[in-house]
Amino acid sequence: MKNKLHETYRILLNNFGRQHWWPAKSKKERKFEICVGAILTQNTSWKNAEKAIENLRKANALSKEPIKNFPEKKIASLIKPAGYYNQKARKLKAFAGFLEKNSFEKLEKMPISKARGMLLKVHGIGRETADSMLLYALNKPIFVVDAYTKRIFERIFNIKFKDYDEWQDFFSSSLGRDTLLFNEYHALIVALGKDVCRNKPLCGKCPMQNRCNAKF
DNA sequence: CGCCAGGGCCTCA
DNA sequence: TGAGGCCATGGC
Repeated sequence: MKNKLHETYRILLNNFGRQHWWPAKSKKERKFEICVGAILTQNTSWKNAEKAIENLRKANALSKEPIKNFPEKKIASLIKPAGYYNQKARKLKAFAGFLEKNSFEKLEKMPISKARGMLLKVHGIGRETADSMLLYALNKPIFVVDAYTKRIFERIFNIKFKDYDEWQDFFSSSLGRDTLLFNEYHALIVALGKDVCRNKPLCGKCPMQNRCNAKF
């Protein structure tokens, strides 16, 4: 399976090109933005999350202190384009509060599993969001599993796992611990999932159509 | 117009 | 532990 996963990556990269999501190195302010983005894009298109981020930026609210100090209603109104804005306002506040006692520097020095466990205790941070933060903000080699990942690999290889952690083990046991690879692979999976391997798939334009086990 | 986005929480068996 | 309801705007 190791070779197949690497081959799939190579095909997706050739077909879609580099996605330049979040860069490997970034400053503290940038890390915060990445984490905010990870929360705002929950079950939401990145375009809508981006609008919410720009609203926060224009209001000088895209950093820890204002997120912590502004009224929750105010945050909610700024992030309206991202949807679920009341819930997400609360989540952003919870994350800003978490950072009061836990700096990015501290998190980066911890073992991954410990940092992950701490993030998972924060309201609004589930496994995918925690892993996105670990991978894209803290540059930890952890594979992000989302709805696209499950759908795509269920179809291509006709495999299925019960829960999130089993999906993650499937990838990391085959691919090792390569932060840059995981960064780009997940972005490519999203590109394939949203434009081609949709709920109603467009198999005719899929770069994996020769190797895919799904029949439609 | 209906479908669905780069999920997670809560409740209830 | 798993299924199901809920949250909500905007692009297509």
